[in-house]
Amino acid sequence: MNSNDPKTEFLKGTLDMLVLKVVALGPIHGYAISQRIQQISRDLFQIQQGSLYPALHRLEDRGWLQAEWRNTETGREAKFYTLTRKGRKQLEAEVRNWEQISDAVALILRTAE
Amino acid sequence: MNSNDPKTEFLKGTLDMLVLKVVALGPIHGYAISQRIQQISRDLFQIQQGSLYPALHRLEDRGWLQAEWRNTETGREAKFYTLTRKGRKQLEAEVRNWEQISDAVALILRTAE
DNA sequence: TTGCATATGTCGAACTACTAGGTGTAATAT
DNA sequence: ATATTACACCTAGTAGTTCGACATATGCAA
Repeated sequence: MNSNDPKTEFLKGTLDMLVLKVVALGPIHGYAISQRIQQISRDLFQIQQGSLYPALHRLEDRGWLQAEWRNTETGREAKFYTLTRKGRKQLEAEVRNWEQISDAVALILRTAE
Repeated sequence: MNSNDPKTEFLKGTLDMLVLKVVALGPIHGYAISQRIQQISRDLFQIQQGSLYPALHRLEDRGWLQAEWRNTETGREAKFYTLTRKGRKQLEAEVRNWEQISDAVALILRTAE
């Protein structure tokens, strides 16, 4: 997320959910996570490395992700992340939350008077 | 927004937009803004005073809100805020942003594989 | 051999929201 | 009469997140 880009001002707090969601699609390494998020979001979200890696360590510390060094298809070493059971529950909770929140925001934005 | 409440984890960055939106409905003082947000959001958002007043000063410093001391209906002194022209533009920009962001988040959350 | 894409990481700065405290007035309950 | 609650404003310090900038190292293509 590029701070020069006003489009990312709202992302605070959603990064963890997005990362958990992408990891939930299957084991994946950090660098690929940011590419995947960028791709799916049609270039709207560009996760900076200074945000990504701290986030991954945070999620691992909380027991939501599990890391393992493996080789990529191109023969490089990379840290592959998988979702733990706790991580899956956390993701579900965050998604429910997001939906409530975005509904409530929509309510306020639609208020006319 | 109560930090103990996981429901508010996503709110970072949206407070300013919500405040601008509520002020856009008509001149209103700070205390009433938080009540209004709580009411419209059906108690989901509860803005703490330690978040509200710094936010109002921030928005005023940026020229998006204008403050004026007036009396409330009950005869008390209160600081009424109105949206400036800059503030209206800012609100429009933030709403467009929010919509893009929430669409992109929805895209990612709906990704199955 | 120079540079780019891949891949991981840290550090310090900036910003935001919260808790916890504070002031003072008016209305209501005891 | 007095205590408490609701109204209405405010700040200081703290914790957490994200960012830009930087650092490292490998593989591949021009």
